[in-house]
Amino acid sequence: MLDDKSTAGGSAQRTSPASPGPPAVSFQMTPRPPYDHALTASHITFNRERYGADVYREGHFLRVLDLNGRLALVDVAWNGDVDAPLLTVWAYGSGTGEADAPEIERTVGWLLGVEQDLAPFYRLALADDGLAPLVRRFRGLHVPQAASVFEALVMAILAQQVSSAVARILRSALVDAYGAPFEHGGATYRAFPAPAALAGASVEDLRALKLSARKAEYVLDIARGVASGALDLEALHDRPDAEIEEELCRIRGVGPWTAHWLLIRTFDRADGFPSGDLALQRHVTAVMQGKAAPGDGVRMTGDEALEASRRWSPHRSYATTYLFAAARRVSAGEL
DNA sequence: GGCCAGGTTCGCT
DNA sequence: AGCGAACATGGC
Repeated sequence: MLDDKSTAGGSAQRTSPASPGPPAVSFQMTPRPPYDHALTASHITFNRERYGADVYREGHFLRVLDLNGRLALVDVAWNGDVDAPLLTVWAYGSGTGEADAPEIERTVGWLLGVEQDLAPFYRLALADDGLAPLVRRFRGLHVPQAASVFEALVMAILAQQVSSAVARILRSALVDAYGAPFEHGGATYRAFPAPAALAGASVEDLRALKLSARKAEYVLDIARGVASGALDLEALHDRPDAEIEEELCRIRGVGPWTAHWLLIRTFDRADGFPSGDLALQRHVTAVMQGKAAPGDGVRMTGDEALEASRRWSPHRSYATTYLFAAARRVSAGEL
């Protein structure tokens, strides 16, 4: 199993695939600049080599995709140029071929947010005393997107209320226990668990992974709903922000915090702001005071954070992402 | 050992 | 409507 304790490599880049053996498919793609692959991919993995189903190692982002039931491992590397970015994608998997290239390109592009235009946000942020240092430090960070609404919902529920350390343990345990394995180059990668795979589990099974009975019930309800077809989460992509939030909150276990996070990290919406997030409340407080890191527990209320965030509208998803990017570096002792 | 963590639901006034 | 409790676990 891959080591998930070491931190991801920073600037080391390689131009050859990270995995041995001939790929079934290989092609290149050009993100909208500025694009920093190291910042964007390591944001997905929380600055670790592995987080759940995502791997970022030595400049390569690796992920198992589900191509209509067939598993494929994709490996995405970067030319290292923020202003003229070029990504090379290799894909492995039996049954994978050139015909899959368009779908793989679309999915990889979505996961890494390569088409996002950061310019409008940067214009606003550079004129903002609180955000200006962050957009300079993290220039080229795009907002990663979840592979599916289902995956994002399950991951969010596991992170509700608990510390980031606990969330990481729960998320990794779930992927290891229910994600389909993909062997390659002597390592085991895992897809995110399919709804049907989780639907067959019991509350006791998930409690054994250290989920509370409540979290287990929420996850199983959603997995069974999606697996049976009664719950069509992916159809929400076409709806306006307010309707997405409303529909998500009807699901047991989903409240405003979860819905707002999904707008940012799953639906690629520009102006999401999870004002109920305790950590975000601390970071906004710190930024307002001109500090790089939150003080000892000082935090404004959710309503105060929401009011303060209005100056960043309509780009609050980006503001939120950059605040958390900075916060994670601070907690890692890098700033 | 106690308290809090990147919330939400449920049962009370 | 608004408020407090319960939820499971890891880290300080």
